[in-house]
Amino acid sequence: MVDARQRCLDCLVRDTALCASMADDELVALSTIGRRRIFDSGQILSWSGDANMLCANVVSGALKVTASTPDGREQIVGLLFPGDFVGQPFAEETPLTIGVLTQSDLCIFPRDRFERTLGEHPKLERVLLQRTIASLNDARERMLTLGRRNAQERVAGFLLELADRMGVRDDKGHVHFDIPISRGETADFLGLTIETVSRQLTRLKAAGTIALPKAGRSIEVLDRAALEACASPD
Amino acid sequence: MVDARQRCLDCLVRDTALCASMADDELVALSTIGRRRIFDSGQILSWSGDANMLCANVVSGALKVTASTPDGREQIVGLLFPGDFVGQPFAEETPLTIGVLTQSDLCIFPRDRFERTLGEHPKLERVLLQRTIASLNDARERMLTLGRRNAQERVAGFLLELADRMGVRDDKGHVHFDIPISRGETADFLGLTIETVSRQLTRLKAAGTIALPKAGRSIEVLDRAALEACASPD
DNA sequence: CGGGATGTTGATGGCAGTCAAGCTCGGTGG
DNA sequence: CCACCGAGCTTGACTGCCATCAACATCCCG
Repeated sequence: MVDARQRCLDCLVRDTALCASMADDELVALSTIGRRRIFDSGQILSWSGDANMLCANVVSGALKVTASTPDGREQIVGLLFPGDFVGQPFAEETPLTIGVLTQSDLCIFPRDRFERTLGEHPKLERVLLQRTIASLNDARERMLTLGRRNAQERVAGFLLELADRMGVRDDKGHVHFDIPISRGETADFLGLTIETVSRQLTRLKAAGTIALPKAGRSIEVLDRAALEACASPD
Repeated sequence: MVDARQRCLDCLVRDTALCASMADDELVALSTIGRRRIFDSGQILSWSGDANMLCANVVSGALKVTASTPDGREQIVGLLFPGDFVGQPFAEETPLTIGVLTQSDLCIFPRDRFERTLGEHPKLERVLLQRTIASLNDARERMLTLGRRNAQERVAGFLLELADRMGVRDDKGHVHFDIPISRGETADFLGLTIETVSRQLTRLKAAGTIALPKAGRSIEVLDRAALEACASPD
């Protein structure tokens, strides 16, 4: 038990996951029900419609939450990174499919026990509520993109988000980053096709707005102002 | 004070709004901070970016939550009906615009006092969390529509939702209802244009799937199976 | 090196947006 | 009572964006 608690204190996401809402001595409540487990890229954590058994914190890696039509069209409705919460408390079925994008380390809680812990720790429930509200705002912002923005705006906006979230500045002041998902996944995220995403990227490259150093996923932002103009032409 | 509590007990949405989570004798907490107010069609409750002062329950009427681009394109990201909760606890700014579709009666709480009440009534906070999760699921389902479905599927799916939510069956077994929003609002909801929505409706009418009794907003579903086939062609 | 996965580029077509005209209906006032 | 008006809706003609289909390039691992 002491070991479990210590493992939590040393956890990579101790201060960014839901656990951040709990004092060191409260952590026992979560640490005793949490189990760490590694999932490989490509695995499906749970299918839409499955019995809903698990909740979890992402410790490392990346996951996607997808909705899809019966005939196989797919829309990525959320991406999950370290510190994010996975799962649906209070639902008997998982409404969405959760897939693993890159090998991920999850801290898993059985749903029923997680719900009980939620009831016993108001601060935990409060933080979950705030995160859920944030996810809702995020989803609604993306509804605007999916319903009303054209391909250029979608791709440019996507690059700006990534630049802000995970970009690093080089010695010339240019921001560099890697797109963390494949072209196909990017297309599913933006509601476009692979080809359209690709064309928009080469278009931005041709305009001198970005560079694609290693071809593929790495991006260098050469002219942020131009990129912003593409993302929301006033 | 007693009057306020009695007013709550008599409230139209006593059993459907957040208040349903509270016992009669707890209601005082909300009834003392709630103020009823009527808003007229077309009014804007709060603009995106405004200081976020209010939370409320919808007692009657209908509201829309919209996101929009700087150049004026608009996407309706949520519709609110009696019993629904309006507003964003814990945010200093309202991220979205809330507009009044038809004259509405709201039970308004100052945000700070509502948040305090939330902390003092775990059951209330629990229900708000569950509703927020439901809204998130709803938003994600609509992201699939906006990103991946064509005009026919969007319109047919929209009609099916309305039929289930507010349709009444006539003596011939056909479901009737009125579309509660204008063509323009329907278009903003579905991520289409007015013309496209109109064309899809006449198309469904020509196919004998629906009838448009009074021209305009009233709908009669003649062939539900056909409508379902349009909504998700397998 | 070879082969499969991933990404790019090109040619073409269709769906939905745009622009414009006409229709319907309720309301208003002469 | 009817003519008029305007908002909301429909219909038509046309355009353009993005999806589709197909070929090719590139990367990555054995």
